[in-house]
Amino acid sequence: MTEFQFKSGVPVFDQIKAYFERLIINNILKPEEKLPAVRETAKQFSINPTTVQKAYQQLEAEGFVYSLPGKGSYVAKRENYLDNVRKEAMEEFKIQVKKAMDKGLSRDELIKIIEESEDISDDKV
Amino acid sequence: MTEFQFKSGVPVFDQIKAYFERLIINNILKPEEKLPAVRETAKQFSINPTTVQKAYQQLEAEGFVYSLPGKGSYVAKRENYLDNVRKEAMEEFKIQVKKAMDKGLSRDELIKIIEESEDISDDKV
DNA sequence: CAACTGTACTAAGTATCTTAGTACAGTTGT
DNA sequence: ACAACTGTACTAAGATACTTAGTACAGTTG
Repeated sequence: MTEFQFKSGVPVFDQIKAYFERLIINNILKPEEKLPAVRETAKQFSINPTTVQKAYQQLEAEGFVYSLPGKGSYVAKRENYLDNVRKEAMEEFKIQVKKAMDKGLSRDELIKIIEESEDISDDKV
Repeated sequence: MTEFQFKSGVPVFDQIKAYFERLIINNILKPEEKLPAVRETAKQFSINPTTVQKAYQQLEAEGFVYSLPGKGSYVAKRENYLDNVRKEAMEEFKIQVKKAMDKGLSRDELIKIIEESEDISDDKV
């Protein structure tokens, strides 16, 4: 089970958001599939429903899910977010490459790290 | 002139720290060279001396500078920090590669971004 | 109708960052 | 010796963001 770290500096709602984002992007949670209810996710991770609500609302704002009051939150169509995710990930990665090179790493070293990276983990979902 | 963003979410003292780190790592501020006084840096960026003090203390804790009370803060020898910087940058980069791949980018795409990245900027120091 | 759903709102607690001000001891140059 | 600089330490207060808690309402479901 994924655990959330309260002392990491990263807000819990951001961690919740990232958790579902990863499941959705990697098609583990498929389009039209229902997310756990706000109160249920809160119970599952022993956090406050308000915090989960914040995460869900941001997921909706970014096109990953759509929420139907009274029904639930559902995974959106992949077209709704996939392009944007890729675009933002590329921009972010450019920044990270610059940071790494600012710290003295060479292009070849960075490329080597990529080539040696593990495949996307299919750990316990 | 580099500007610091108070609304970026990144603490100002971290930005100050990163600012000097970059100058030191890229040998723009050379070993034994004196850093501006705490109060001077504070004035320069219109922030509080306490904030600068925090940044300087962390720079010292990580081996980038050494401080002599009454004299000033000076850039340390490159052996004191360079290996550690490279090691930490590599660990961080691995995490970023994983993040990018989690968002659907392929190894080839990431490598292409690296190959197309600009050289280390020598902008106004 | 009961139990669920998302949503909205207020209030309080906590943590961190930032500013402000004061103070002390060591150094430097006159 | 003196003034002006240096890093350092400390307290207090304000601002902001995150989190929790509790309540409430409207729509959906069986």
